[in-house]
Amino acid sequence: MSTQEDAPAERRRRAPLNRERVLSAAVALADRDGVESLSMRKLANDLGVVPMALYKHVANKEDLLAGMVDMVIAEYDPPRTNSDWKGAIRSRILSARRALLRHPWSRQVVESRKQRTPAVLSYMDSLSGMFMAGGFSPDLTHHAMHALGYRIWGFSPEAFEDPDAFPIPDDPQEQEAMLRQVSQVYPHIYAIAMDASGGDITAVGSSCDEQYEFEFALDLLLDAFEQLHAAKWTSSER
Amino acid sequence: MSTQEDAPAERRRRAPLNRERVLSAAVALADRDGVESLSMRKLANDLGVVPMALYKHVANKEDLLAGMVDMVIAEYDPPRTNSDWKGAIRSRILSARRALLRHPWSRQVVESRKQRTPAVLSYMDSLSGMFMAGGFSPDLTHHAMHALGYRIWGFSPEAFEDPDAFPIPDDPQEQEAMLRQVSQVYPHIYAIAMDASGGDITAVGSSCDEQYEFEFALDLLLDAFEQLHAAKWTSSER
DNA sequence: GGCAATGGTGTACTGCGTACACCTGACGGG
DNA sequence: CCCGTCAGGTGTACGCAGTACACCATTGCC
Repeated sequence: MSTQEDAPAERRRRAPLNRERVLSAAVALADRDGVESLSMRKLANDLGVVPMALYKHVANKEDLLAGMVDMVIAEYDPPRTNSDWKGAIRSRILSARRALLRHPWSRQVVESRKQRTPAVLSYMDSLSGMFMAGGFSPDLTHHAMHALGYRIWGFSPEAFEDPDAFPIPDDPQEQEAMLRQVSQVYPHIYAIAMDASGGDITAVGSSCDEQYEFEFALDLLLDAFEQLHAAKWTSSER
Repeated sequence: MSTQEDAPAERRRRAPLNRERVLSAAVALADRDGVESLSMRKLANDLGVVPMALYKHVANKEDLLAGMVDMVIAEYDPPRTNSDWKGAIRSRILSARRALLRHPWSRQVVESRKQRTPAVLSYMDSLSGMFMAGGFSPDLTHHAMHALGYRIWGFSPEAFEDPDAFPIPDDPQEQEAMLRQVSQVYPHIYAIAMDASGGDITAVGSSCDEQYEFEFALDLLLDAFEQLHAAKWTSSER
């Protein structure tokens, strides 16, 4: 967002595109409209350019998406070095989460990516290094990284997040009928929802504090790793 | 795969389609060719029918995919009732994993689904019920379910799974050069890979035992839940 | 001043999901 | 037996994707 304020009038000879400007525009577009409406054509349009021009700077859409993920990774805070492994890893991952929340689309892009870019590998290497700096064996580090999974990218790996899974009708009578039905068909989910919302029916939909859930699971895992490390765990079979 | 062996000759008056046959054909197609090449047109073609005919049986492609997930869920073993909560949950989830491995595409479909179908809710309800039958509070059950995340569907939530992340050249000289480079740029990943493969360079690519990783993380979580339960944990903030 | 490289253009192709109007053949009531 | 209904299959068409390929314009170097 620097040198493109000349937009409508006399925009001949605008600064030439480059990979970075393409990626930034893509990130901006996805931030604004969501990744599902990011197309090469729309992106080109945003840049005042014809679609095929983009292909001089990115190999294809896959490459574009990979580059966008790299831009998000570039926003992560650098690792803290002045603390124990657990605090350092925890705060690095929470920083990844903050970046992810600034770019909500990145979750689904990370999920769909297959190729590891250097930036991705770098981050994974750095995180592994933080475990090892805490005295973890390569073996335990390896399994810890796998166990964290998507969580190293700052999101909880959960399916079916539609907030309208249980649409709450306005009419109180329908509401009650719906609840009675749910309580019969999905009694345990009902119990959880009631418990989580403190019985306030209208709050059921939004009763999950995602940040709390994330930190809960993260800390659970880090604590478990700590115990295994203290117990000098090694993977049994070999 | 029952009543469609009449294919080329005189196929007038084939048995009419129904939702189930459409879904089965879709599952078969995805098993065969992968979900990325599942299109309404190809599916219709497999069924000897024109694309628009499918829309008499599924609302749209989203609905088709949701139905396919339901078919996979239908393959899960029923819950074991004759064991402790941990064993029962463990074996139910491993059964989900077996179904998932039979239908490798379902992983990415589950990841992309937003709407919870009744079958999905049912499974989640049943799993929650197994925790509660083990004496878990709704509160702890809730957080345990979130912490498990995608793992309840039988897969490890990990990004960037491309097996060719580090293509191993055939030429031993290039191989060594590549390894030296990796060891410098990603020293910790290098250490892990070496450790996991026991130093056998050519085995580095395939050195992750996914099933072991899955069970490792699953057991880690279940054990952690058990400890929290024993300690009468409740979510602090409320 | 000519020439190669760099980067933007225009046109076109294939494949997708699906809207909409239409046809067809089976069935049930008069 | 005829006729209306209707479930289910058809045909055509639209808009939107990603991107191959041939082309042109600008620039900087010899």
